[in-house]
Amino acid sequence: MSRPTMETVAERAGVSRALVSLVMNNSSKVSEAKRQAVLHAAEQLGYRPNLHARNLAQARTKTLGMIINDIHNPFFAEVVYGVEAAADDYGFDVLILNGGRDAERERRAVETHLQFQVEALILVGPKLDNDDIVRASAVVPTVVVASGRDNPGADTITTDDERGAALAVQHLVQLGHTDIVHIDGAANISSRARSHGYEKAMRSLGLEPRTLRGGDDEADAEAAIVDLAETDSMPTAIFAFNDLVAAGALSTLEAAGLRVPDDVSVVGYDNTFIAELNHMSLTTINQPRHQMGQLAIRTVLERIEDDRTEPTRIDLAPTLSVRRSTAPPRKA
Amino acid sequence: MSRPTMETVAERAGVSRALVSLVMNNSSKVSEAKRQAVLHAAEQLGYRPNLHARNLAQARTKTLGMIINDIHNPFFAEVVYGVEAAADDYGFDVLILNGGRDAERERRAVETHLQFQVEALILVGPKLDNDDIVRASAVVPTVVVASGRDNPGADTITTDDERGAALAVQHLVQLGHTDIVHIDGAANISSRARSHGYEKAMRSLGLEPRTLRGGDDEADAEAAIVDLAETDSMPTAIFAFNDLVAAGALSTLEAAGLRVPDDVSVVGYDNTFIAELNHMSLTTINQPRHQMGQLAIRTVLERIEDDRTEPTRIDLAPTLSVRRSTAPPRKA
DNA sequence: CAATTGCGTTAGAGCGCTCTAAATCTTACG
DNA sequence: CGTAAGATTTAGAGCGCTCTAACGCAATTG
Repeated sequence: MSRPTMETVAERAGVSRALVSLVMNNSSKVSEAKRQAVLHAAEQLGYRPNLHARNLAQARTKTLGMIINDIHNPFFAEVVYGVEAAADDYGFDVLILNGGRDAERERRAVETHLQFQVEALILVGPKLDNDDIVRASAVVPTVVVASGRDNPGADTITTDDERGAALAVQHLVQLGHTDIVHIDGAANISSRARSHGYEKAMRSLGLEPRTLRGGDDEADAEAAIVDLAETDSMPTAIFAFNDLVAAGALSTLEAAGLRVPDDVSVVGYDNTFIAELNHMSLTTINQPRHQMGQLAIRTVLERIEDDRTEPTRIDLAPTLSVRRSTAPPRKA
Repeated sequence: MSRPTMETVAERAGVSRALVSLVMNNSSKVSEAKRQAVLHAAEQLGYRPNLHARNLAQARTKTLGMIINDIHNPFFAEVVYGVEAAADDYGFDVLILNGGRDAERERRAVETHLQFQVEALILVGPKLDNDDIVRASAVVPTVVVASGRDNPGADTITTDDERGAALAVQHLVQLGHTDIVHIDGAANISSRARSHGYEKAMRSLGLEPRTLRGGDDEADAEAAIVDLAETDSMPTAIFAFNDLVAAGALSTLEAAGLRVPDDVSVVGYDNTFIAELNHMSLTTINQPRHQMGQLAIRTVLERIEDDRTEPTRIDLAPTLSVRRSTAPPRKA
């Protein structure tokens, strides 16, 4: 009752095991007659090549290992699609392991991938610290996508957060806003670059930046907004660390009796699913996620197939997606 | 420059290959001295067992293959977490492949998993038709999760959609509503059961059901709502096929100058992330996704380890999550 | 017609690991 | 001190596949 092997197929087709192997790898030097015979026998037996045996024999797997920070997060899903599309093109399988927002789990996932002899590692938004990443990339080509942080020792595909923040500020200023508050991402990895970009952009336009502590969560926006309301220092526009914080801002503002965008404009970051919802309709900063995924594959394949050795560092430009949460300020 | 093998470690530690194998599988019959020697040698060499070789030799992989309908959809993510938690408990690795909402891709994913000799297949919301599923389950134990459809030939873990719809109706009726419209899921798999549950519940409470054609998308709600507004037959409550349709209803209602829940109450389905957003705060029907994932693993392990052969069919009870999109109807 | 060429096919070793059976080493006991 | 019983360790076959080198045979050539 165990599965048929090449041997079984060979017997059935009346040929040697080697010939079956050739057919399975559709080699050109097999007579049409035998090819058909083999194919037919395989079909009948429900034969399926054993990848483990093949990988062992070939000493390569044509498989890439991807670890995603968190399957929950739709931001990463888009990257996955980019990775898969590109990997398909090059005939690689992509095995996905879920990091679960936990460095320890990610570490085990790396280990699992390595034991599976993946030819490269694609880390999407890893929680891993740099040492772990360096260690992994010593074993197998590794690329870090969307980490928002510099990862010396591995190739990286990032997006320019500073520039993204500047886009948000410019958009608001063009609409006529001058009083723009930023709710930051607290300890979040990308927070620093975004805050910095915001502050730089404000100053370069002659405006005074005001940054409040936020987080990465709806609730984190609330405290900040309540504070603004109570101190009677509500700005005409708010630039949030990400879409979720922006969503939190939206509901807290409304609860405080303020209308968006009539009283206050709100800009998010990441262009997630949330921003797209009609009811939210958030103006936000978009990262080219699909492209990031594709570039990750290219980067890693350059190492595998073309033996590139110098590190790659790709930093893409974000773009602005204007929706209904921003408008000119009310004439005072 | 190729990776160290057991042979290498054995030499370094001055023992036989077999002994290294024993240590790697932490067998109890190895002297402490040798164990340390081997571990030390392995550490120094950066040895990592080759899973392919092991799987080949053992003729088993301790690996499960999971295929997710669509990584984008957060509904499935929760199932994944359930699956992973349970698989961890039993010492199985779970390999994830993305179906990408495409039956053909899913078919290839099944093939890949089978070639990897996974010991079971977990299909989460598969697009595959029943024939394909039967074919797969002839090769390896297969469980279908959240398909919303009967899958003879494979084990299934589902949620009782009819009951879920009834919960929604009962909730609205308890609030005092009598004019409740359902926007259905059109060709969607679970649509029939939900509509049916809605209609049955309405009738059993002496109310007249009114079902409009919807879909699975924000935009799909719009036409239905616009129609209600134009024919001046706006109900006091709407039960939508899923949260996304409910979200569409929310924005279209507001655009029409109606307030939720003051003028119209709205109930969604699935308790996705969307429903939780403060700004949405959708009353919705919850499916025990995490539990579904766990049960999937149990089900499949019963086949692997306990040689169960009779099909399992688990149908779980959904629950109601009340939020701010529902309230008593305005007194007319 | 013998020798050469080349295509199609095959034998057999080897990939890194596990596992069974057997070898070796200790320890205990009479 | 000899030997049986345990405790450790090891040799070697085998998992299913690929790959190199070699083989058989028909077609080609001088």
